[in-house]
Amino acid sequence: MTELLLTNSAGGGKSVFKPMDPEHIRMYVCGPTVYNLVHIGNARPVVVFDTLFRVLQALYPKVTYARNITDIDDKIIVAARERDTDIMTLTQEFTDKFRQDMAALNNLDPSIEPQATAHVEAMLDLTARLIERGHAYVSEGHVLFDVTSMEDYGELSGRNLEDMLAGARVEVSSYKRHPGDFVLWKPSRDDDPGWDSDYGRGRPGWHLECSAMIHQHLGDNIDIHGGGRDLIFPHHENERAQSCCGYGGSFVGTWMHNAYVDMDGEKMSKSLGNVRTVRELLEQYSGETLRFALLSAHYRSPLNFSKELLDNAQATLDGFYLALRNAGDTAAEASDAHLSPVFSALLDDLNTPEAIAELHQLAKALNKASENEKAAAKAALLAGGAVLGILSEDPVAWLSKSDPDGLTAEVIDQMLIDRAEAKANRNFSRADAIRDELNGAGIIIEDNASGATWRRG
RNA sequence: GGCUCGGUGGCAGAGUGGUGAUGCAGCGGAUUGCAAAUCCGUCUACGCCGGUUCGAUUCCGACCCGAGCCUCCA
Repeated sequence: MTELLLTNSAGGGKSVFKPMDPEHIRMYVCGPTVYNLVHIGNARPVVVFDTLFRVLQALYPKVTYARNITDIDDKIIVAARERDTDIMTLTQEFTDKFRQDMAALNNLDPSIEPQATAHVEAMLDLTARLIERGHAYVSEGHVLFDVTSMEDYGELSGRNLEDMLAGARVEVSSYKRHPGDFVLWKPSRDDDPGWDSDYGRGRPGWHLECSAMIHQHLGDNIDIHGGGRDLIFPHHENERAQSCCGYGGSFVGTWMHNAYVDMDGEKMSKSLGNVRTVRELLEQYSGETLRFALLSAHYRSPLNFSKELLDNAQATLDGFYLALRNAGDTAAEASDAHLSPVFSALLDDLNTPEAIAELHQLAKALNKASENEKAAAKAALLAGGAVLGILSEDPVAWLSKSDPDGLTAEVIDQMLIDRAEAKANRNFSRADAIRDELNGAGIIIEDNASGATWRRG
């Protein structure tokens, strides 16, 4: 019996995942606000939930995975103004770049990628419902959610209104009845983007789009809702309030939140100015290496980001690809993902470090395999890699990945021919000099029964 | 101030009421003309103090340290 265990951040710890409809799993993950390039911390939830998407697809006949694009937001308005362009041009550019970056990290496309600006009508409909039901009110051109109208407001994030006010960091505004009330709709100035509504020309508050889009595309109740830890409050708390009060229902079965990518023990964030964009990292490391690095810690633990982390990730992947390459042309047999120890590890709340440990065992088994065991061992390693979204490259291509600053393959091959000739003449000092020269250029030489091969180290 | 998480060997990082994580690095060996790759073996660990228990790194309590959220945030 293959059971998937997941940790619900709404409480209850780790428990067996019970789908609302085993024939159709529905998952929603908060995507980016598209006003600049995403950083490696933004990529973590995408990779984590992509991995979960793969596991779910292996377990259930149909999985709908929605990841939104927030393309209307005050940060977008400011960024567009700074660049002297309109928000559509800006958001289109960064939506495209986000998709490219995420594809580079071997993320599958989500089933649907709803955009906020395409759902303004649905958002206004939800706003009207909330007003109708007495959960929201109009004040000075704003529409606000009345937090006191919801019995268990704060349950998701484990806080209550009194505690929140104790911190006294809550924005107090004249138009709010309660300082904890949050905006559903706010007025736009004439030079701001806006949509006409019963409350005047304005734009949606931050949380509204997710509630409205989940309702429209996935229904009132979904199995899994994911995102970064910092979204628990206020974003997901408020989303939950809107959806539960507007549409009824329990909204989300399992809430999942990933921890941050840290820089020197501090969270990576735009405001701290310690971000590393995916795009700049891709200049130095392959997308697969970045993905593997992000999966090297459990998703609920902080991941400390460093050059060492990435170098280790690359070296480990090189090792896996070496095992695959050394297995030669052996055709991999078909392999059932469900039987993979890698898959079993992932069933335990997406334990990717354990899954990677299993991958090491599979690679070792492949290295030790006899000729008639190779096909199965190779298949097992590839199947294990596939569920993690790695090891999909051709091993030879991976190990000889082109390097514009390095020696070309033609030059290297010629040097190896020269070296082989020197070796044949037992001129080892000449042979070693060639190898040293190649080593100096970052090329590692391996001799074996059939001659010499090379890879970039 | 309120509310959450964490602290595991040189490093990264799982897990568990009682023998193994795993990887990198180190050390020893096999193999090699020498290497590389691979294989075999091997050292180093659970923040601090109490409690529960036959037995605690694991459960409970206090303490120390670190991180996060409290209306910008993955």
